[in-house]
Amino acid sequence: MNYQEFQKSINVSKEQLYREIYLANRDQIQVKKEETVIRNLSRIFDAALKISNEKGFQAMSMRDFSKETALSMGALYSYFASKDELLDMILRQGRQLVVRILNAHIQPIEDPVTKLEAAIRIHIYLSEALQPWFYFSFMEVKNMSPAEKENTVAGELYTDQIFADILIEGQAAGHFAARDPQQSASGIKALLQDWYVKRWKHARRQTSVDAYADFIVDFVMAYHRVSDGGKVQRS
Amino acid sequence: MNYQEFQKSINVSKEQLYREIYLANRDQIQVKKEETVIRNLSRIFDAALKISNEKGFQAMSMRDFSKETALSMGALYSYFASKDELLDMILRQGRQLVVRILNAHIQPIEDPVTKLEAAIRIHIYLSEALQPWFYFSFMEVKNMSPAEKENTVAGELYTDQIFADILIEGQAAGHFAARDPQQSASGIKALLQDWYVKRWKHARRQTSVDAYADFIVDFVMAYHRVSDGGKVQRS
DNA sequence: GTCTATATACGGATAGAC
DNA sequence: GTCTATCCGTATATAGAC
Repeated sequence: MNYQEFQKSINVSKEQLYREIYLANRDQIQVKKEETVIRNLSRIFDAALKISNEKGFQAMSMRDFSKETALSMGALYSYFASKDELLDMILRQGRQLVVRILNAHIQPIEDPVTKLEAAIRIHIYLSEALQPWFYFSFMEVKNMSPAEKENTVAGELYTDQIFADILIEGQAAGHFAARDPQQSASGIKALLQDWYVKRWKHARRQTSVDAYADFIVDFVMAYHRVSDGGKVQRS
Repeated sequence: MNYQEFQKSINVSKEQLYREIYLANRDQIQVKKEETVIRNLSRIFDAALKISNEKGFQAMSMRDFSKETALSMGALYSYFASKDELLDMILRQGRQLVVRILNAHIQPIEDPVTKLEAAIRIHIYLSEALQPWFYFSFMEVKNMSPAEKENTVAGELYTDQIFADILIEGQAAGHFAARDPQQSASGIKALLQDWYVKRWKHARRQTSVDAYADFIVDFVMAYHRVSDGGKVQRS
């Protein structure tokens, strides 16, 4: 799979996504006309991610936010009870979407080697498609409520475990060399996160998302190859 | 080298470090008694890093800060002109120290393979010794003045280049396999950064700094081994 | 549903006493 | 050198008109 194919496969219409958010937060949202809610939620989420990724969620004032969404401060507060509630909403919805897409693509695969490569690619492609959200959820940990902080940590450990489980299975079947699976998984995650955290660096080098995925797959596979014919040699 | 040895080798006394900071910022600092300056600068830097790493520099109020340093707000402002100046001071001093130690340890080494391993270890050990500063400089990019942001980016590219140069030299001498050196360097950096960015995860798994360094060295070396006898096998 | 106007609190920074 | 008291801008959030 490459990025273009991945994009097609997750082609959930934006409208569909925001309808789900509306239904999930029906109690918080005072506005009742569904069409209006969907249009405005879309503006609200996009604006919040845009401004936060430029200057941080905490540094985003409601006045900035009001300007970017083209909604008055009064109107905004009929979609969420407080700025902190908005933060929670963004995190919750993103996490849900990420888990759903990850599982849909990875779980069906049987062969551990194919599965490891797929998991790496899907994670990179997903973080490309939802880059603003991934970056946001990485950088805003400090501003989260204790409950949301826990959820974010749990999410991180959950995806670590996806990789660890694939490695364990592959080692048992003799396809991967014996390595500490948790440690490997954590290293893989570090490499994946670099794609959306250090975006400016990859853009500067004009690395495409597919080229980056190829690189990480090679890098990771080299460490898990079963036998080891070569060695680095000291002079 | 292990972490304990490294610690001894950089045993610059704290007092010596703060004396340098005082001399470098003599114009900004209104207080003239050197002993007082050193004592208070030490409090100021420690407190700023501590609070910022908990809740972010921008969320740290001068009142919080005053309490943590046990200095009044009035007193604080005789050590820096504004909160933003304080940010700049912290970044400048840390960068200077980091570059000095990195070069001192890495430049003398000749053999590329030994040098690559040393560069990895030194970087990890250094980020362990100065963990609060590394984390700060990573997370506070958004709050930096344009000039400091540029310096931070330059610092990142500078250390990338250290690794790239080692790889280029090693490839030319036939000790490393042919890989894109810039790409490799960037991947190595991602793995190194994980040590101080995801500290909670490594602490939870009780990974020691030496164990982490061993792991990264193995991981990176596997990718740069000259010949490749083994393969992962798909079932 | 959305707006404008405003209540209220808290931010950084400084003046002047000691 | 350090402190307390205070200035003044800006923050979030809401009330009430339309």
